[in-house]
Amino acid sequence: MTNKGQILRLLNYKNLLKHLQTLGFKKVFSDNISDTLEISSSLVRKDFGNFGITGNRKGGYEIDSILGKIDDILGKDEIQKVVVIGVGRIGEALMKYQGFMKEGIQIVAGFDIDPSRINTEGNPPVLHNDKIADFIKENDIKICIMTVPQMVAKHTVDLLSATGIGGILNFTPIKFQSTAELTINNINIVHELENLIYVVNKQKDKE
Amino acid sequence: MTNKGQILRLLNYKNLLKHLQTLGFKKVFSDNISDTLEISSSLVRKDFGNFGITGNRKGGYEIDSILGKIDDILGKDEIQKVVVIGVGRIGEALMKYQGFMKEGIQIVAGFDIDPSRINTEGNPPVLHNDKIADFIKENDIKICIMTVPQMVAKHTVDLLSATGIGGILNFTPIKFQSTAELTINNINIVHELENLIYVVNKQKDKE
DNA sequence: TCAATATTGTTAAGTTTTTCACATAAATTT
DNA sequence: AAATTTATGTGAAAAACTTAACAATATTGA
Repeated sequence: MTNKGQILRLLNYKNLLKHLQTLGFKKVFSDNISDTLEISSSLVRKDFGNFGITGNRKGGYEIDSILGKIDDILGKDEIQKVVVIGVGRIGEALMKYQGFMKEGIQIVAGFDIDPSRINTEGNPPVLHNDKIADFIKENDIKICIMTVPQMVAKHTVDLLSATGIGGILNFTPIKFQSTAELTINNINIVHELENLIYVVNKQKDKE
Repeated sequence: MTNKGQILRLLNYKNLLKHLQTLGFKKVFSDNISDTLEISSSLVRKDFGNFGITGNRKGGYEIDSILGKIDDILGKDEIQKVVVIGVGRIGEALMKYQGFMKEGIQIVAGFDIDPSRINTEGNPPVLHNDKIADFIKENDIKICIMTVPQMVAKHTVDLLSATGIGGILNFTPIKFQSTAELTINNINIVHELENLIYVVNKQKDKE
């Protein structure tokens, strides 16, 4: 079974290999990858093995071939359409973030309850919340980013769950559990910052 | 040794306990916590033990007391001053995000190279990049959030490193390694989304 | 007061993840 | 063409993390 760590490592391999590719490299060794990403070379080989990525003994791995395999694993054959629920500052920033496109992710719409934020002619458009269910069904949306205020997070998850959506990337500070039908991954920026503060303060204490 | 997972769990305990506190609860049992957070009760007790949080056999844990201890562990006695490097859409959204304050985190300034974004009278102010080093030293800043474009990420880390800052929360897609002097935690939103897409697609395949 | 009960604290067991170590195989050199 | 070198692929070992189990003990109720 693959776990979250393995997939995130695979994405790191992909980033590194694409970089090496632009530099003109054709081949890579597990040792090169392990040096840059600071993990052991045997973990790189084990990951590759688990994902069915093979190399040549003595010859290393062919970068083009691995990148193709990784895209196969990640299912990058079709563009992934994603919607943003809650177009506050963070939601708007993510809607307009340019980094998704080159990974085959397209933000196709935002939704908000505040009429002043609605802009049906925008690119992507911002529609009213009461269009969420229809839009998700009509456009076969499987993934959304949730950036609503904490107070309405629970209600929003219930609403989304009822639409049959498959995954929510949750930026609210409320931590939600996944179910068999709906995967919810939580990103808590405040916790990430608090964790960093803790580590830095501990480091200072040791000195 | 404490690791990242333990601290993030501690923050989750804190959130839950604060919620229970507002509901009027005085005591909590490890079972209550484990049910809500979907981890085993023995892990809760083990975490508490590791952090020196003790309860009463049969009586459970006193919420007020645990919350005090957690704040001690996290060093919440003084306000943490944080700066934002790179005031694009995401940087600006984080600068104005209201959720940091109640955790004792204050964004005291933003920095950018683009003159049109500079606003020395803002609250918090946005200053020019060439003031970063002086500001960090004069105000004893230990932590920053980095939301610059990918192209200047490496250069920015070098610049920050030279100021003697202790921690960077890095939102650029470049993954940086920590050193003994500088802790860098990486949040890659695109990877988080790609991982979610992978999981949801796999789930669908199984059906 | 004493027995019954419920929950912590902690050790042992179990599980997952990572690393080690080396046999195997391709490439290079002699 | 044989020997040597250098990576992969992988099974075993180690480390890290989580859960189970239960003894110790505080509380409740008879």
